[in-house]
Amino acid sequence: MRIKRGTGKKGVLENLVLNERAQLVLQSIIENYIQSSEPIGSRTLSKSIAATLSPATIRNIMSDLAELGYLIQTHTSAGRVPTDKAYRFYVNSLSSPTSVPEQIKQKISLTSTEQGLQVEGILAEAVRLLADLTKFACVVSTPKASVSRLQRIELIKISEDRILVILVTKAGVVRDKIIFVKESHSQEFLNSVAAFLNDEFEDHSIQEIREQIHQSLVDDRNRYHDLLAHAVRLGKKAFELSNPGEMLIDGQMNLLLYSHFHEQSSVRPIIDAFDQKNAILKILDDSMKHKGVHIFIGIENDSKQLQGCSLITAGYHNKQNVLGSIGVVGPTSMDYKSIISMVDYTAKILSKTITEQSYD
Amino acid sequence: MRIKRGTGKKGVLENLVLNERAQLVLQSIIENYIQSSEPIGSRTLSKSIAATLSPATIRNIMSDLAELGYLIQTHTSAGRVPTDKAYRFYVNSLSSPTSVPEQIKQKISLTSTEQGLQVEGILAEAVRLLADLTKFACVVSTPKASVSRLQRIELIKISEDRILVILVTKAGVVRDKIIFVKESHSQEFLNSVAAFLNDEFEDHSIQEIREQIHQSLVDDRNRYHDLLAHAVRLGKKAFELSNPGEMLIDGQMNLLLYSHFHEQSSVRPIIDAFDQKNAILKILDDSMKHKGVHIFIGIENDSKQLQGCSLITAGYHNKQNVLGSIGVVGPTSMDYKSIISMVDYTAKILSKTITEQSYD
DNA sequence: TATTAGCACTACCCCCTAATGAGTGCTAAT
DNA sequence: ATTAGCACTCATTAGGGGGTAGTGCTAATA
Repeated sequence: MRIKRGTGKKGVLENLVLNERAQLVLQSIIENYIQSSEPIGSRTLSKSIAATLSPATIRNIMSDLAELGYLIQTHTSAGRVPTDKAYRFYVNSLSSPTSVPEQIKQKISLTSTEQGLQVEGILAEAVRLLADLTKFACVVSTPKASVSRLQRIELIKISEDRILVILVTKAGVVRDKIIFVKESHSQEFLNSVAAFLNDEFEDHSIQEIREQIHQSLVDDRNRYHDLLAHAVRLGKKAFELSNPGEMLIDGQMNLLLYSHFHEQSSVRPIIDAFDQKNAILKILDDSMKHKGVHIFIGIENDSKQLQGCSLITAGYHNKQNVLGSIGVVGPTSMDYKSIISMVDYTAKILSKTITEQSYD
Repeated sequence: MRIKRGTGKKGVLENLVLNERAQLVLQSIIENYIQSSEPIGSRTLSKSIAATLSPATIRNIMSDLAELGYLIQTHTSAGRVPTDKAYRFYVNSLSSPTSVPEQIKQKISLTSTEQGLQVEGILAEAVRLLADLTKFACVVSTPKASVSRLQRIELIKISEDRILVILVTKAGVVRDKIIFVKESHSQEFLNSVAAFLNDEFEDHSIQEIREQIHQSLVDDRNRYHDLLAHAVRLGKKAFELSNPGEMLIDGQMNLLLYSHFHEQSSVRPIIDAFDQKNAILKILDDSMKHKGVHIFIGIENDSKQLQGCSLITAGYHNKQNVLGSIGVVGPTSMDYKSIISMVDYTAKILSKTITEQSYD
């Protein structure tokens, strides 16, 4: 036990403060491992980085770090591999300027605005960009309808019992779905209903609208006003939760290429992760709640399937609201330093682009 | 040269008709190879299938088939592997009932209709279904706007210089895009323009509309009618080619799993294929032009990148038009018999679902 | 004449072994 | 407190032999 000088042999494990040298060694191991994906031995480390220390000393330090749970050995006479705990330490210790190299910054740009693309198009471009940059699989959650404010609603009759509802939000999202009705309405009537709903609810958040319509249903004053009653009834259906939240994925192909370089085992967890789209979506959702970049390393994930990989996410927003988040799903041994800065920067550019694109 | 009896030694290679026995052997080799992905030798073949023939005889036949370009050897003392030409022969010789097993038929069903999903949702479900069935990567092209007929157009003002155009086609596709205008229009004015366009063009194909608008622009009678002139000018922008044709992809993850079983080399061509989305899209596009299942085997593909894999595609349609096609991208050694039938059947179900969903 | 048996030959694959090398822990010397 | 040295472990690699599945050719056979 060499971690804390002047400490008795007992109770050291509880003291999680690493001395400076131990931190340096741990950091070196992690960075080496991230690059090589191979267990790091004391000899290599002594040569490559901390040349001031002899292999034996490093061995001692490594032994301590292993005992503290920062390192493990795949087998007796192999080098050490960082644990999730080590990555967490590493990430936390990163001084957070996380600047993106200028040459990469220039690659990060979204051209969609010029083409009059909708939000989904911008998101698709952003997630593709991030995938190209990071060479991992990337995800982005589409804006939640409920927080976004109504720009316009259209009702289009497509058959006697079906109406196409088109919802446009201020965030620039166009959603459409079909609702089924028992009685047939003329297109003119639907136009009036839509006009009424637009007058009444423009600029309200979808969530608000739902609540107000719910109240109106309880309130029986409307019962005698035909248009109003229908508007409320159709509106209820129209504003009902349409999609349970979706996400776009890109760069899965990167995993294939990645698996050619590294042994397949390290890709497997990521494949499994994508079988659990809901779990990923949940993480994206949760990470919207707080600002900045969020990092979920292996074991830290609630979902069992995600415990073999790490996620780096960051929210994107328009002028008013956080709309969703964009992120990377990769192996726990990813290059956190650069990936974090890329996710951060991409999210910022995405926010900027979407803000410009927003309808207000 | 034992292919054609009674033929002189010269000129046999030009005679591409295989005798019955050679056909049988070739077929057996192909089917074996599709299953095992390993070179097939005369001995194995003699045991497994054509038990009436001795290995030596089979060797002679194989030698002929190799000379005719149906088989190749990876190295001197290895078994034979079918060439693309062999697969083409095999596919052509398949008697075409291609019935899908009843138990698989039951899996092939699309539930989207009940949920009031739009066409894109149905397509997404179909391509996912096909990917699950075939265990390969699958693609589907979205309906081309131009062939489809207009159900309704909406113009929504979102800022002084931007208008959101929403196009609904009879096929059930909702497309939206933003157009930029120099002069500001009020929403009321846009409504009138939209109403005019709807009156004028409902039920016309987008292509037709484009042409008529183009004529109107040349025709100068409109010049003095303000609404008309604006309608034509806005309409021109609104109906302009919006998206260059898109496609949905699913099942890329299957390739990862696939690469765990087979050696990686056979997956590589498929990865490369997906770098060439345009080439795939072109094939999907071309294959819309004729009915039925289309098969593109390796070398037959124009695009170099696609020459390492095979595509099986089939068009889907609504009551009036072929809208797009759905297909599988896989290794040239795929199980054509079952994949073809699955693609065929899925396309039919997809057509049925979309027809029911169409707005007329 | 077509088919088959037999034979010599080839090349991959699998298994075993030995050597190598990178790693460890421990102990004693600095 | 650090380091040099040593014995030990274990994965990886290279080499060699035997087995196997394949080929082509030729001669015998039906």
